[in-house]
Amino acid sequence: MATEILELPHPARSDLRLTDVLFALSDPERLAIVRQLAGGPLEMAQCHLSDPSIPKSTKSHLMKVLREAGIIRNEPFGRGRRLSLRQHDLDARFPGLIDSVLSACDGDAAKGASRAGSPAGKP
Amino acid sequence: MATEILELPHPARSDLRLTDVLFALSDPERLAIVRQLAGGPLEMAQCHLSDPSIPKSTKSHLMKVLREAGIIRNEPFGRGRRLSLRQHDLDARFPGLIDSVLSACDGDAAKGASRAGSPAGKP
DNA sequence: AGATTGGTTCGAAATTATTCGAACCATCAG
DNA sequence: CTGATGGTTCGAATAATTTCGAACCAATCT
Repeated sequence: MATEILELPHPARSDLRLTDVLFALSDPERLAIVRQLAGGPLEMAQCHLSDPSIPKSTKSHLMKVLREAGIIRNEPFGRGRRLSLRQHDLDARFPGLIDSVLSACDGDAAKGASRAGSPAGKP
Repeated sequence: MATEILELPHPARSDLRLTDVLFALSDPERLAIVRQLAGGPLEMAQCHLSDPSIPKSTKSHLMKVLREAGIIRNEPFGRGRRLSLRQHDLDARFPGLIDSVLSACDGDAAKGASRAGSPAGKP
């Protein structure tokens, strides 16, 4: 048994590329994932997409792009996987970038502002 | 005569979308343009691409993507055009974002820090 | 006017990204 | 072991971007 190859490849901090990071963040769905992860690690199953009917292969691909850009970490966790933001690596490599992205209000302000969870932002 | 419509459309500050901005910045060539413009407005002819043999239609298209994302302004100037970074608009809409992108050192940082040490990956 | 310089726009071709089903693998519950 | 749950990977279809030449336009010479 010992088929322990379940760890997927993650770029080293020094290999992170600004353009790849920006590209990965430039998709609304991926950005939404990153926002969820900003609150702390999450099991993949608890990380929801905007449209719940999106197939898991697509979800997996979104995570792959984020992982390969070095934005998130994806590690085995029990029966599933745990996702986490690579905040520390990103901050070290691109200071202030993630913070500014996370604190930026998104484009479509056309929805009800029923959001209350502002993390350490400004009042 | 009187065809003075040479002004191209620019999105209003309030229409800027984070994902579009990130996308526009996610291309190395476009990012290099933005870096040049960070030093102040430039005439298009003085704004050089990494490869000087790139045709002008391509250059124009790169500028279009940046302009439509709201990152640069492109206005008639004498016989040519003047490009400028929309710093103020970007700062107002996405505080800190442009600064962090501009101050981030770019891609292949694989040099310099000679310590071939362990990648930031997880043990 | 005509020629020159500087730039946009329009297609079309090539490249790259996204989407999704099917097949596959690992872990946990019975 | 069997089945169920959770996720990755592969391949093919689709969609979006990029690239470039050609046509076109505006302003500046001579």
